[in-house]
Amino acid sequence: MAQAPPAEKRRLILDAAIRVFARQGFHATRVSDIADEAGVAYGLVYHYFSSKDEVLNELFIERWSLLLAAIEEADRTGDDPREKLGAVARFIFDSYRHDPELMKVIIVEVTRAANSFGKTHLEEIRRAYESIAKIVADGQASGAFRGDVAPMFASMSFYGAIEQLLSGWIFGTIPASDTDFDEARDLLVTTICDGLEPRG
Amino acid sequence: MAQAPPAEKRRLILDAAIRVFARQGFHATRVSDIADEAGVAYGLVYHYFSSKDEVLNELFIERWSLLLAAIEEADRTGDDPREKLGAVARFIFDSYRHDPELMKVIIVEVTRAANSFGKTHLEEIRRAYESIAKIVADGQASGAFRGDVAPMFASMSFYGAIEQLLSGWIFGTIPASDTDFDEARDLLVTTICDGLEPRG
DNA sequence: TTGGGTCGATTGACTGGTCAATCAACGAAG
DNA sequence: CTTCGTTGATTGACCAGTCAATCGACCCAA
Repeated sequence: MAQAPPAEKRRLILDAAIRVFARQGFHATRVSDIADEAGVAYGLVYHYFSSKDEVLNELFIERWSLLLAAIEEADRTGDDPREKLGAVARFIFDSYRHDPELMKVIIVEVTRAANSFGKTHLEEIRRAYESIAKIVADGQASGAFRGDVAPMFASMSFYGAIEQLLSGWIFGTIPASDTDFDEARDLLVTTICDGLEPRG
Repeated sequence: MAQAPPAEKRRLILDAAIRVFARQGFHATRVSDIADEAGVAYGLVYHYFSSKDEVLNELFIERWSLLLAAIEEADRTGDDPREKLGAVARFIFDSYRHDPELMKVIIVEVTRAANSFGKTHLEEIRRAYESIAKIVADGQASGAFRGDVAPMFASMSFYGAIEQLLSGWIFGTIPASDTDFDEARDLLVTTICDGLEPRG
């Protein structure tokens, strides 16, 4: 077997894990499934990762840090809160479009698995909610949003709605088509933001 | 040992399972944990249920059928869609207030566990989304809601937002107090419905 | 009234299979 | 000949589900 640079094998394993986790779910996949999918010996997984959990950890952290960065970027560069929230939604929807399997794993096995895996990452997850809440709070301060909705509620409703829609596509509850896709995102952002506007 | 009517022991086991599932999560609880919590022998669990899965099944179906009934009741007796959606939200929030442990189990182990347990109940879960979507569609037909939002999107956003808020309380992401509670529900319904109103 | 027979409820030790993690050995490269 | 990536058989723990045995309520016949 060619002795590829270590980093490549590691990546190979991570990418294989994405596919297998997405297909079977974390609990139902054996470490040997990951190794087989990567075309690598069982033991090698343990050479690069200390446990099966750590593989998922790595995948989550890798992706979630991008989301956190994207939210802060949106906050920094956007003009009004509506535009900022739109950018956040766009990043999440695009993440799904770009790598649906990875997003499925993140959402199903971490973000929504608050009792098992999510527990470990509650802090990072909360950080995302809080960054979004900050966008809402600023919008309230500037008068763009009404002030009687707690920013954290608005944030979690916003994120929860997005995740629910993605879940709908992931599990076929909503039929998927590209047109639906961007349209749905715009409608979601529009609806929520309209709802957050000051009452006339 | 007093020979209580069979139904009571069965109930005892179900109630114990709620507590243990809520505390440790479904995967992490052994059948012996349920039996211990119920103060009953290991084997008795298998006398009343064919498997550990069936215990969770029973809990889910028991509760979800109430939700389905409540949504249809809200649709039948409500005047305008805003009131109907308010009634749906009230039922869900009240379910949580009345039995937080059961709701935690339903949400965490079934509704959001779309890869493991939710898979079995996808159909029942979807039925709830569709009933809510019908309320939205009727609202659009009557002119109370704007027509450019697909009812199913609105429904899933609405439900996703509610579930995310409940998850926030369940896992302490949002600090809980009774005042917050009813207020949050009203704000959620108001915000979403305002967002769904026709643009002026 | 008593003895014994039936049947469902109840018990918990045990089994079989699964799988995460270990580890001793191999081989390529320098 | 040392280092380190790589291999895969083996181990040890864990746990769902089984099953043979016991218990207690109730009935009926002597």
